[in-house]
Amino acid sequence: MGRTPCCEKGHTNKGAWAREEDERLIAYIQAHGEGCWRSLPKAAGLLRCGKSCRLRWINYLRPDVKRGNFTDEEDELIIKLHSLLGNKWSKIAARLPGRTDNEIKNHWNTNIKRKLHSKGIDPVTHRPINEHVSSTNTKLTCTNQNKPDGEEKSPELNLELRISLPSASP
DNA sequence: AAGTTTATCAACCGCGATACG
DNA sequence: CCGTATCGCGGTTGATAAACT
Repeated sequence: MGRTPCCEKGHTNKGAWAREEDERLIAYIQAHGEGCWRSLPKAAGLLRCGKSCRLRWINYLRPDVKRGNFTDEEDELIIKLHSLLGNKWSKIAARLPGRTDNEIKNHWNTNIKRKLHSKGIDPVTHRPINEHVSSTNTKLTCTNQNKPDGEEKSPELNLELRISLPSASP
């Protein structure tokens, strides 16, 4: 028997957060800091499971979360990083200050995917949808997508990865 | 003006990795 | 060392707003 259960079944709210719940969560974290999501809801007087509190805080309530439209630069960076990392949203989010993985994921699925499609690019492989289009292009992107750890990319992308992934061996 | 479709955002669910007893 | 709780992530769904017919 390791630990106590994550959330008491039957006592938790679900669905959209009420303003009062938000305020309680913010107040609690401001007073005690993040961490120990399991015990947080009880301590903060919330009828939510810790998982839900964590998500709400990270995606919405955190003071440094930037809301609003993505800039073209951000779009491009997301596309680049996605071509290197795949659906590693948390890694991508780490390179975009103020953006959350959930937000980026949503943005990708709603906007960027379509944008790439309209350019004739497969958003999964980052290769032209029409396979006969250009064999030279496919060569490059092809190597990229098979090696998510960032070897043999264009120098520009390599640079970005080096900067972004210093924690590879802590 | 009403009904229908599409787009967007917030939240949940399940799983794998990790930490703890 | 093993079993289980917890955390964090990624995929998916649901609710609502906006656009269209």
